[in-house]
Amino acid sequence: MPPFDVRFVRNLEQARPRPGREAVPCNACAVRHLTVCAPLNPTELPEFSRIMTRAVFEAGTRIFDEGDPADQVFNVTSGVIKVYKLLPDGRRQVTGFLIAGDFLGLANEEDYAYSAEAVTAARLCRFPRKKLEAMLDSFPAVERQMLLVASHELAAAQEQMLLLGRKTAKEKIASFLLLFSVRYRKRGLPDNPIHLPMSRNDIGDFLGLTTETVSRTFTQLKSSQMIRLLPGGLVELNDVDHLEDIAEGR
Amino acid sequence: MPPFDVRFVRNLEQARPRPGREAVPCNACAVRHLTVCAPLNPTELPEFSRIMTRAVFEAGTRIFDEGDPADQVFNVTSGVIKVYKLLPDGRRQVTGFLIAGDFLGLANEEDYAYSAEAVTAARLCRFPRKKLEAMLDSFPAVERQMLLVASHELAAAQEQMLLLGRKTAKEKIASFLLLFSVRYRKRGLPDNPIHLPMSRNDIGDFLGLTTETVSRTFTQLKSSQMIRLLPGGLVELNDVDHLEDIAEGR
DNA sequence: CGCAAGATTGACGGAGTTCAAGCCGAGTGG
DNA sequence: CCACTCGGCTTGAACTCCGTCAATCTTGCG
Repeated sequence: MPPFDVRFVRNLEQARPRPGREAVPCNACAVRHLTVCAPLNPTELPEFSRIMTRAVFEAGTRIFDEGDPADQVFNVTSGVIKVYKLLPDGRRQVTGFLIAGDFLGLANEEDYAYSAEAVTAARLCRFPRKKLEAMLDSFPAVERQMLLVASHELAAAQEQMLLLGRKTAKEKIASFLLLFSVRYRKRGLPDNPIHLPMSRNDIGDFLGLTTETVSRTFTQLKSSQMIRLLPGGLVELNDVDHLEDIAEGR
Repeated sequence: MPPFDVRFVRNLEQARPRPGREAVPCNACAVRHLTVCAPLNPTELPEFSRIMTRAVFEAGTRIFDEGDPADQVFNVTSGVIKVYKLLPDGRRQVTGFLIAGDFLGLANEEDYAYSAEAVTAARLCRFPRKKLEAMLDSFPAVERQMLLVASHELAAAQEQMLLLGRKTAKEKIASFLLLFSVRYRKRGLPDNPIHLPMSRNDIGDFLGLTTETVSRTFTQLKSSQMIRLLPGGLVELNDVDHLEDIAEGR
């Protein structure tokens, strides 16, 4: 088995260096402190990363589908991934957008309960689930970290339920913009203007709205000078305080 | 400090036997296999349960509020608890109803990110968070179990996002009825007719609907012979297959 | 340049909310 | 034992926000 999945490699150069042959790539990982690998020290990293391979997915490619056997878990190291669930008639709920540092593939059942697809070209560290689980016995700190990560995700999920169940379209969009600004800032990425590479349709499926409503609401926020839409999927937040008031329904 | 919280004890008899003095109550716990205590063997149970106290909450009493220091975690052993978040103007999202076997209080921050209130009289096992965390080093299997529980909650949260963002009122109510039927069955409780002790308002706040819409939709399902509303908050499901079709939008 | 996919805008309709009025049932006190 | 009351539930009528359908505009790309 090759050290990374060539089926999806857009640019092979991006995927070097090869783990287990050259230097451990984790040493240079800019987001390690955010991931489940955070508690590993320099001596532990090589052993831990031996079971890891790296994969690159082109924009628009599926990483896995709901119902697939859940035998891989991932760390996102660059790019944007969307995670979603479908109803039989095609209605879709995007349950999250993952960016560098996020964990993908947490599952307790045999199969994934959701699908994952690359929104932009993305790089991921991939772990065979069985091997990772076996390794957790030797690295209890990683297990602790996974629990922490899961708790964070759970808190985010509850916040999203509040948004989906009780916020208006305008409040949803304002919350969405601030969510991304904060997440980017935590990772040292530009937090204003923010880069939103996903489509209006994806945003709608995340917020429980239609494409049209997302578009109209962006226009509305633009008209009231709250934001500016720049080319390349960039959105400038002109009045963060006011956006926060809107997001909280104040 | 007394072995259980007398402030909320409705009937002191219910709270016996006292942990650490008399027999370990966990031995008789009917839902232990569902809780974080599941992996503990009979010799470990007494040590583990030494840090535990039991509390009884009357219907309608607050267990903790969003923003309170999160220094306790709980296992629900009987009754129904609702967990919710509020917007400044009072809009509410119930993020979950907890029943026997459910875990309450998972938090990574200093403070709870949500409030919890007893819907019916409820009994809980309470653990000081710091002591529990300290104990996890000696009981790695419990930590593993907590991760499992958190994963389950996360999967449920994603399912709920799909419901909130993309389902119609009728689909939401059908999903809600089936959710409770399945959860009751897993615990060996009657799964049809099901007992729904929470108010229409609580159900609405869980499903992202108003009281009126919940009521109207119940009436509608009743008219089409899908359910029967019995006294005492009981709901009889007359055609589970059809309800499942409705719940999935088929 | 020309095309296709996505984004925006408009007009209209409908599912669900809001506001308001009755209804029911459990607890209470005369 | 029964009228009274109060909170929650149900029903009705009007409204509104957002979805639907459709046309146009923009943008990235071969």
